[in-house]
Amino acid sequence: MNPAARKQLVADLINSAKIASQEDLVKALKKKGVEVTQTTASRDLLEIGALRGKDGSGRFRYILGGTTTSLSTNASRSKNLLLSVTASGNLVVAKTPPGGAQLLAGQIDQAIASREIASGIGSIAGDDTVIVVAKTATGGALLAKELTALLDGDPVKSAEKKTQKKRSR
Amino acid sequence: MNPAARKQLVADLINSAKIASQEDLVKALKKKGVEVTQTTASRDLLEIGALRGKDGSGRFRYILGGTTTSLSTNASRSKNLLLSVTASGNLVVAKTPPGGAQLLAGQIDQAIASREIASGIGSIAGDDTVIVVAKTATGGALLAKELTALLDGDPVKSAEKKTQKKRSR
DNA sequence: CAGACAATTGCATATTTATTCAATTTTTGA
DNA sequence: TCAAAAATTGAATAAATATGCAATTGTCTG
Repeated sequence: MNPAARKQLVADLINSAKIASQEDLVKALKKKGVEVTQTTASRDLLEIGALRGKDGSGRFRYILGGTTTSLSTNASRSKNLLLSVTASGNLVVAKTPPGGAQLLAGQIDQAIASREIASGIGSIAGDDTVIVVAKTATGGALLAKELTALLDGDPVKSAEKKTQKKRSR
Repeated sequence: MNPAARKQLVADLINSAKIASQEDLVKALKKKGVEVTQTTASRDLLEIGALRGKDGSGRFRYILGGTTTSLSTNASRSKNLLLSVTASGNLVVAKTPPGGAQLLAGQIDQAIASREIASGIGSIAGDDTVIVVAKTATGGALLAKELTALLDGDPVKSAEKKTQKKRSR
């Protein structure tokens, strides 16, 4: 059985059966004819976004969050603070390594204040994502160019045709 | 500090700060002047119904399945990590239970990176609100559909209407 | 007040989960 | 097709979390 199908099965098992531990999951999978170790069970659970906690009866349960995504793992990551820049309409989405967004947003805001970046009006940061707002309704693309030119030599990625890097932890 | 107040503080810390482990929590509590061991941290987390999993950035996070008052079935609540999806222009606003936005945003970012969601370019999270940016200036509605398609049959209201207010904490 | 009982907590440790490493298989690109 | 790169996996182990137990403190009752 291939990994994607197995993960789907893991998701189904979590939703239907009472899976309290990874050993439970290994056994449940075995009943379905799928033999893996706890190692793989752990990875599958993390990769489908499973959560663990106690239910109302005080027993441990795995549950699924809102989405079930298949994902790939590790890839080399830029050491740069600015991983990618993508424009859409009046917005630019800039990605950073985890935890880098606040720092990047500060730099962007400073550049806006000093008019080094002329087509932006402000930014807001999450954890690894910064959204920058352009002056005009269609100013995202220009703003993306300004940002890229200022912050690094990395190529701007257009929203229509981007090559996004996978993230690792 | 009495146990009930401490648990409330734990819940607040989980929602506001980045608590990846119980040791993190112990340190965060210490900064607030509350000294406990990992043992108590573990018990507090279980008793307020906290869930642990990886967010899209691959980092561990504790989140609350719902309000912190009692121990009910966390499972049913966490299925509803994505409460609603609404589009406007090139944006989608997704709502989650309090404290769930970071986790959902991570999962959305994973789905974008893996091309499972094709029309989005990034997301940013507050506490119970995620804003997702679409590729095109009018792509919000399509993106909303893609996002809801990832839900397992949950009823979702996607109303592209006139004005909407944005809010995050 | 004394004693019984419940609640709370930490230590030590059991249990469970995640990660490192190496081996192997699969995929990719020339 | 072949070599190189990436993905997948398990064994061993590290890391993190949960729990049994005893100590302590607080509460109640007579």
